[in-house]
Amino acid sequence: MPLDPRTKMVAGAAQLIGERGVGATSVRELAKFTGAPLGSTYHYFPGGKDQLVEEAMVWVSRRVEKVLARAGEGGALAALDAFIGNWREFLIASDYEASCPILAVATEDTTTAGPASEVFKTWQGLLVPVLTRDGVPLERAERLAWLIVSSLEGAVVMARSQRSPVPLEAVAEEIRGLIRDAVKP
Amino acid sequence: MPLDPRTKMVAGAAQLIGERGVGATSVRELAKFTGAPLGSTYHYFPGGKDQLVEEAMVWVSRRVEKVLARAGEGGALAALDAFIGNWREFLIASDYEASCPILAVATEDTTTAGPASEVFKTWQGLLVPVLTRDGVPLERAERLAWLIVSSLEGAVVMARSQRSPVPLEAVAEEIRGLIRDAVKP
DNA sequence: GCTAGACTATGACGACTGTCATAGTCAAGG
DNA sequence: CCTTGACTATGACAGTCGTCATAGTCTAGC
Repeated sequence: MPLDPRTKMVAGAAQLIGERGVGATSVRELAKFTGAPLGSTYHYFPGGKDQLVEEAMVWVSRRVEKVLARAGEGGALAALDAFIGNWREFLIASDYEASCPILAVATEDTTTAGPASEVFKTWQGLLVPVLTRDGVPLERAERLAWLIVSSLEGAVVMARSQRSPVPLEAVAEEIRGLIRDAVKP
Repeated sequence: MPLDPRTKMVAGAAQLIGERGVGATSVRELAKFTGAPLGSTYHYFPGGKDQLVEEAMVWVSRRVEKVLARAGEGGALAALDAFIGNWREFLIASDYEASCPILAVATEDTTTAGPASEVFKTWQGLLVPVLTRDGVPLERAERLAWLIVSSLEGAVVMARSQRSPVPLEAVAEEIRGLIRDAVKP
């Protein structure tokens, strides 16, 4: 299904931000990239670039939340694998040229850094009940959830930086083992 | 010891890049920030902004490498604690307003992204022998080293983003346990 | 067919960017 | 004293940025 021009711009913003960061993503380039006229930008997004960035983050976050919620029903390991798979596909699809747009926003000090921080907290918060439901004590679940989000966000940067799946797969395997041990006994 | 103006600019660049990213760090601001005249920038750094960014990365990397090399003699857990401590102090010193400058460079798509990737590989490569020396099989050591670098780089972003030590300490504790188990038996 | 509203096209604005040239200051060495 | 070289001060350059105003086009509903 072909996206309407508006969401095409939102998706394009997410992609470009993941590839070059928000500061290096200009609305002119984004317009050209998505085949939309520059003038349309401020028609669709009267809030300007900030609104565009924020919507791009929401767009990415919703995707991940959906993946997490769906796989979470299958238990902690399933949720973890889905989370890992999400980033693996993400990296492959961009040929290791993009990292997480949320992380890009969070790294640069923009007015949209607040929302970025909420996205991370949301992801971590979604993982906690999945872990406790599998028998992990709450306090440990909180920690493990931060570890999962942190290590995978970090691993995506490493993998992109090395232009190789190795760092991501290394992190994936180790985290998988850790969660397995935390869940089983 | 008061730093000479040149290294003051390098250190200042590292700080500003960690706080706002390289794109949002202008040489004018950097000059003002370090009390140096704008004209001096291209006297000290004829390679322009790129050279400045690269030297800032080297400066940060050298520090971490020193910490890692020194603590590495005390074994894997000591090296890990030193690595963690490095980032904890880093966050506290900036009042949770800075994240790793190397990661900032790596996420933006600049001409200096290559060196950034080497820094990460260097850190990972330094951890591997420390782990094997403590009895961890090479293949696993490679993976664990990536996990340590990835998770801590990620945790620094999380902690800064949440403006709280919680994510970093959570990751630190879990990784510590994992390394302990990998080393002992 | 005509009108209202959604969208496009174009071009401008002020502010900022990296970069550099030029002229000035100043301390060390002969 | 006077010259040389390191450093500073100032200001300009071409380009890009986000933003927006204005005018034009197109399409749905009457």
